[in-house]
Amino acid sequence: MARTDTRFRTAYNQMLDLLTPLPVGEALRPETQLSETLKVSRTVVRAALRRMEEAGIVTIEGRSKNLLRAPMPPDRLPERDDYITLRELEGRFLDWVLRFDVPADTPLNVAQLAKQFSVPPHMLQEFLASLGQFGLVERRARGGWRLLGFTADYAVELSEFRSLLEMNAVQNVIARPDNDPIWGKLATLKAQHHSLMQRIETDFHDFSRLDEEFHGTLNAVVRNRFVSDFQKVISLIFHYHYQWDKQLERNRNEAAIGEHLAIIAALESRDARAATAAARTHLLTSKETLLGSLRGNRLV
Amino acid sequence: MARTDTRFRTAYNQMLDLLTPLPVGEALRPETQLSETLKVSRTVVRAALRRMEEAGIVTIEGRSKNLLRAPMPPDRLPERDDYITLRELEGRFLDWVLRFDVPADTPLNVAQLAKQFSVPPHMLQEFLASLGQFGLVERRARGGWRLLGFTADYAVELSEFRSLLEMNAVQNVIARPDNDPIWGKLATLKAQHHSLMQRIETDFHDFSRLDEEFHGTLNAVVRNRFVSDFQKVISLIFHYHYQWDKQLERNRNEAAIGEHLAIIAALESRDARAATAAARTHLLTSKETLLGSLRGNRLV
DNA sequence: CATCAGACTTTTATCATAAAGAACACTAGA
DNA sequence: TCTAGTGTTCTTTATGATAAAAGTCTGATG
Repeated sequence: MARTDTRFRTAYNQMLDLLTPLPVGEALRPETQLSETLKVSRTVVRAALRRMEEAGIVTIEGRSKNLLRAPMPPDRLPERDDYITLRELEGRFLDWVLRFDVPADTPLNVAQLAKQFSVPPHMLQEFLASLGQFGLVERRARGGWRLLGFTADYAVELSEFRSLLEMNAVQNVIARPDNDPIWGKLATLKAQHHSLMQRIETDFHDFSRLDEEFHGTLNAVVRNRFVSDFQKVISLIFHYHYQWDKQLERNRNEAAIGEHLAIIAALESRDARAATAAARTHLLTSKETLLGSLRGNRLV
Repeated sequence: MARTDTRFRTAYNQMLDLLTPLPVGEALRPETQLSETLKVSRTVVRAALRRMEEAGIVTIEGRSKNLLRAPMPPDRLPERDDYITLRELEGRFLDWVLRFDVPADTPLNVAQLAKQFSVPPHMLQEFLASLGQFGLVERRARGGWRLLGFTADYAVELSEFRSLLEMNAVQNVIARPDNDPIWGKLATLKAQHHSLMQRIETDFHDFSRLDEEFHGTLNAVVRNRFVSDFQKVISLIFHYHYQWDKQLERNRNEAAIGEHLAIIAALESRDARAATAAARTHLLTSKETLLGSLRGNRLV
């Protein structure tokens, strides 16, 4: 068949909501305005209006459309469970790959995966194509896809690439003038780290978010779309790993907070050598953590 | 409808070629072996064999297949012009964007572009998805794609990212032991540069390839899939620009050769400071060239 | 004469389906 | 009996047809 009419159904029901507060007999707004508020094309608005006329909810005569009766709950069209978005798919897919430790070189079955993640197959296709650039997945010779897998090699190379980007960011921060907003942000981060350190016994889970913010802030000084694109992937993958390596999480997080504070202190004293050294230490720890969690998971 | 039978037709004709040298009455090789040599599945081989039986070229009885008569030219099935590959599409698309200077924010029409590049629409879709990661293209809110365009900003950020990767590569090379293969490769490159410098008057076009090899060799010492992936994109884009900024090409290439040689010399003397300085100079020149060619093209 | 609806064109997303691939079971011949 | 090859069946992918949605143009109307 063809396109689903999900958009039509959603628009129809939303339009019913728009009509509900109006008194019977009231004139509706023109098609163009309706299409603008509903964020759909006029074609959809027109289709919905005609359907409402059939249902006896509105009268249409030339350019005057009037409410005939108040919309009732049974007038609503059933909306099927909509497909998930690309962002959700991203999360679910990484979750699947990382959590279930899908082995490298697994052939991927587009139709089956599409069902599993409840997306149309072509959407999965598109998603896999976009993953190709991260080297997680590859096109097979005679059609289909192959998962290259999140191997130890991959983790090492990802970590090293991350180091490259982040060492550069640190050097960038050092070179910033004293009135740059970055210094204010770093001060805030420092306070947040100290605060979390105080309540580490209970709130060590909050570190994941703080970690992302810390690295995000550092990398944001490098205004470069390629850097920030990669930063996204990196935080995604590191984030997913943190989720399930729960053992030792408290101690590890406490150590990481210390390392973060060391970097901030070195940056604030404008000591390039100390800052790069501290960053290098922290990134090495991160890499070991990632590798460790990989090995740990493999045993489960 | 469904899949094209291109694969079947190609296999059929290839099989005819295999049969041509055989004497009439000769037994054919088993299906499994044929499918292996033709690089298609057994299903295709079987379909082709049956078609040949219908055409009176072979006899099939159980597991003995024999040549009934020599294949003739009219036996061949017409093969329609096959679609181009993904690599070609990549080239053609970049060519289109860069050469015709398609403005930023242009909505891309998948069906039309697919026709233009003679690929099936879904292949273009997949290609665009893969481009998305490079920030060249973006999905629109209500379906479709938008070209973000190769703007000056983009060029600057790409150049800076390139510098980041390449400065790292240079530092890596310096740290290599004396028996590392990189030194041999650099010596070869040095000789090639000197050789091209001698015949620069006539062969300055050869520089493009040498440039790619030089930067490729440098970056290859960093064994990292993310670095090499990006290297591919970078060289692709720089390469495409070089193609049409023909003015001053000879002089520019001569200067670039000099810069390359300076980098090699500094590397060979293990002088980290000089090497990074030389690399920085060269990358700045490259960036200016890229920006200049952007501006130049915009005026055409 | 600005605004809006009607009609029509273009473009995208989805699906059915033929082609290709893969697996299994069976059979002839060594 | 065992092996290599074939017959058969079931999966899976790539592609064209097509309905839905978006976009565009034109004439009508207050």
